[in-house]
Amino acid sequence: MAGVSAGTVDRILHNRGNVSPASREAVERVLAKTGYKYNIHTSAVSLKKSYKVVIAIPTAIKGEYWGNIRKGIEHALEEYSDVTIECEYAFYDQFDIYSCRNSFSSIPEMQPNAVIIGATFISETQILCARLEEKGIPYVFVDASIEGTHPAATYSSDQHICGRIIGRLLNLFTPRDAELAVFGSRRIGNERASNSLARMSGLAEYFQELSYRRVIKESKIFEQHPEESTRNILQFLDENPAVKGIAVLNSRGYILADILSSNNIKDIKIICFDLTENNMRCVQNGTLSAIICQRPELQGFYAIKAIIRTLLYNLPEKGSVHLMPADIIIKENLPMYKEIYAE
Amino acid sequence: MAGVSAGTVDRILHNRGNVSPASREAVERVLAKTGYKYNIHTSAVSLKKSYKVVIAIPTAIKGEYWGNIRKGIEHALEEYSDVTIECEYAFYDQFDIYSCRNSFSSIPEMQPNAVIIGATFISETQILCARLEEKGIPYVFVDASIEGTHPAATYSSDQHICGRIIGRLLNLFTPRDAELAVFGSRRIGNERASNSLARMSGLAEYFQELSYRRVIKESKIFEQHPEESTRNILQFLDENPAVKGIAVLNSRGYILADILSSNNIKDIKIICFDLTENNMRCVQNGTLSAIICQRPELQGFYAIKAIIRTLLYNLPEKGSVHLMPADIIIKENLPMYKEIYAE
DNA sequence: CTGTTAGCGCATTCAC
DNA sequence: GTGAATGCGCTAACAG
Repeated sequence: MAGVSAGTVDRILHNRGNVSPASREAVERVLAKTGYKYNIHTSAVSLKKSYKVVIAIPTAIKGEYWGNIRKGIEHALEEYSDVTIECEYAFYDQFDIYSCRNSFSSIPEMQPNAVIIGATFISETQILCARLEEKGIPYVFVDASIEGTHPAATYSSDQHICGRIIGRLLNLFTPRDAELAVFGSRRIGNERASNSLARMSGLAEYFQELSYRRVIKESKIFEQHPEESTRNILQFLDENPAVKGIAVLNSRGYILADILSSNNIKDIKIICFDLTENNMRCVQNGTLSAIICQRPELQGFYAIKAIIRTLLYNLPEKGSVHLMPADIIIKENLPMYKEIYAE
Repeated sequence: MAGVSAGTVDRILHNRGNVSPASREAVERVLAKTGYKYNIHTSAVSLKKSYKVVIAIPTAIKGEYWGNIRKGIEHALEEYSDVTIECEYAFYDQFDIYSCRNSFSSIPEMQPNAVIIGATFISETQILCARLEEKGIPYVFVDASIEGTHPAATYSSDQHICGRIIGRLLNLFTPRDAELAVFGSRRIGNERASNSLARMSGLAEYFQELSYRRVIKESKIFEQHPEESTRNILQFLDENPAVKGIAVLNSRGYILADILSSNNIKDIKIICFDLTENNMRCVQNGTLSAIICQRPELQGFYAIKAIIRTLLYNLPEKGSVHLMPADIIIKENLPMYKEIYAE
């Protein structure tokens, strides 16, 4: 130690004032020279403070997208178990804006030290964020970011590029003269599915840049009415026999895959999103050609890590957006990802 | 605390005897009931012992496969910097068994607390492992495991399955009637390239299982003599104009890609291994269709983690083999992986 | 503004 | 066989 004593150094590290410029400079010089590295764990031990983190995300169903985000969160809590974090989940129905409004409105009253937000509805999220900022509560986004907010960090994927990926794969997987189709999900009410939109724009962009034309049809899956939906889909395929590749812009590829296989329709390549249990089954049995996965576990894991950093270091994160890689999963590498994600 | 005192508990946790069965049982009961969780970091702080780890791998060139393993190792050392680990690299030329023998022979004398081994030559590795076991020095494999050894853990990829992946992609990327080619590397001397062999067998297996036949030609890249090699390759392509897809079973796909693009040959899809800088460049400019990547960084990272576990917990790892996922990288998702791996 | 003190979970040493 | 004492890096609270 060159100059002053422990307490002072601590004050400087956490810049909580009451330090003379002289000592500050002296200490900072030594810090830089010795390459001082802060130790989160012993710090946590000493603090022995417990933090409350509210996780505001769509209902986390095991084996589905948000369930995997949750898995990552839980994994991180275990890895950093010296930091005492008490998690409280505030789930909402991602298809119901009222459920979201309801859930979000109660969050500031829960007195959290930090919040993880899985945003679906823009304005609801903006309102929540404004309230959190008022109270000085830091928050982190997973899955998507929302404009007009100031998160400590964001962990998401570039949906536009994911759309391009699906475009390229579909193009590679099918002969040039085959037609293609894009399926979204029909939803109740004036739902905006921003992820699907971004994916669609990426896909469209990819095909526009090709030197040749591809015929691309559009249709929808209507989950709420399976029988009707199945009839529509079969009719669609009947009317478009040249369609040999289908992009499903959400995690519902397995629905299409199951319909095709139970109607003995082969030779149509289907690609969709998210490593859910149903999709894994279909990749395994060959009815789904590929899945694009955006590492939900890693997003959850990193979100907790970022929160620990903001809560322990006083310095706030720079609010940067961290993009997850989009993994391409086919039958052969599926078991490897399964294992990793199960860990 | 139910019954005894701190010192005794410690003796039990690290089972170093001098404990009465009575106290042992009492403590163990409490441990189980309270779900006691050992804290590596505070333990490390208290120990304040420094460990020496020797890393015995092929020369780690920045931006290439072993360079990325090294990056993962360094990343882990930073993440776990409360454990004082002093690393010493013992590089060898993976194409030269004498260099390996030479390097390996000096390792036991370096008095390491643990060793990370990137194995290429079977018998040399077996000899080294036997010596380490004699001295009770734990070791961890990255990239590949070697039979007849007893590593604390192994982090590698399933090369056979990687071969199948390349098979499927090539099959998907090219029309059925197109011919395919497989390229290995010609090497000096009686080199065995076990990775290439396993990949080849996986690829062959994949095509055998298809319901239709694919014509698959074989050839080699001869790195040591680029001009001759280029001539051979061009001649090969000239003689086999129906070849529309090429699998390169190692990281040298860029060599082929560069030859093709500088000779204005298009419409041939090339797939190879490893996210090296040259390969990334070719994927970016479209001359390489896909890369299979086996997360060398993660292997290095996990290897250090495993070593920390073995050195701090007294209980040895179970020697299990941890398989890395095989990432499929194309132009669109390349930047995402680049960023992740740069971190 | 600054130094001192006590204590977090853990491990070793040394009496008893 | 066991407990008490000491110290690791860190922080908060308090005394000056």
